Amino acid sequence: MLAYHYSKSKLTTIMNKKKQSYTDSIYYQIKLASRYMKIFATQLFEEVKAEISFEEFIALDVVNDNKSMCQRDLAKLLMKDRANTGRIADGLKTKGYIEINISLKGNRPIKEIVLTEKGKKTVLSLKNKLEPMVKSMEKDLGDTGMEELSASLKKCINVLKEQIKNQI
Amino acid sequence: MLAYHYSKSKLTTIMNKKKQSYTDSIYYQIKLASRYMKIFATQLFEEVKAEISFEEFIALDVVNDNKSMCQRDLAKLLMKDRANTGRIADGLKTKGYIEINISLKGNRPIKEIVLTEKGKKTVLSLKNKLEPMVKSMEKDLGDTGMEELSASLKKCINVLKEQIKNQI
DNA sequence: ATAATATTGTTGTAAATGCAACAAGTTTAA
DNA sequence: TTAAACTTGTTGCATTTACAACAATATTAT
Repeated sequence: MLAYHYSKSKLTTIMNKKKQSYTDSIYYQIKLASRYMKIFATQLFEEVKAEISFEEFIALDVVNDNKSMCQRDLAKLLMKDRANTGRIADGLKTKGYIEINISLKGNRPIKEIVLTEKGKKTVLSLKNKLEPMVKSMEKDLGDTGMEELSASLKKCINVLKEQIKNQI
Repeated sequence: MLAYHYSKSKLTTIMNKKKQSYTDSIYYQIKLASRYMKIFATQLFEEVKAEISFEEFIALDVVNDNKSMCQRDLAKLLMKDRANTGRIADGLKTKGYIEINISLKGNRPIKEIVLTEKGKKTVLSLKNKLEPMVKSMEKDLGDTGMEELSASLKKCINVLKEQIKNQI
């Protein structure tokens, strides 16, 4: 009888005395999803005998999609530090997927990264290999499901972004 | 006029000739959220001068929540390999947060991990420090939002799990 | 003007991580 | 019973990653 004074969600809160454990948390699920996606892509790249790693592919794709990228901008998008981004760029240059041109951003000299023809071809071809997985996930979640997931993740990201210092 | 023969989603597909780039993808958002959570927790642990790292805390929390864990079981939940899980366990034992008891699982001898009092106290205290972030995320997403996010992530995870080989 | 700060990239180093090989035992299948 | 396969944990090594320090230049503030 007394229960009627409480909303359903408040009741659940009261009853949930046991604190939620890590493996039940959203963080765990996000990390698991992230990990599985990486494992999936890595294994797919092995199967199709891709000449570059998944991480290298991501770098190429980001460069392909953004005009006039310097290493620091790339680092931000790749979520890596400048040191390792530079190393990835060196590797891709050596293998002929990108060119590095000394250019200007404002007045500052930067190393502008540009895809070669080989780089463009490779990124397109590998993107097609990943397509079935993207499609099957879209199919499972539906259009609205994808948008809701994206919106929820954005909220998580924003809550966190405000509270961390993350300079690259 | 011809357009009426197509459903809305089919039309969008036809019109979206430009392939979605990595930084717009769900994978990117998941990875970003995962990264920010880790950075947040790591920085929080530094601020409160926690004696253990975030990864060590997770290990303690998982052990605390599961009865009779061997290293391999722990590895599966931590998403690490056995080698590194063993190393983490060694560190936690040396620092007095866990005890390692030789025990049996079926007939097999295992190293059962058990929290010490110090371990229990530490995990509880750090959990309380993380609580405000959990609450603020729950507040931002709402009860239903949290459940929807969880459900969506589960779908992603299941789609991927079927397609990867991931033995630990 | 000049000092402090910021941007851009590099190098070195330590830590984290994954992988493969190994050892010792158990289970399963032929 | 015996061989093959699996479980559990360890060791060693290569790769990835983060972080700090540095150099060179540009911007900002005093």
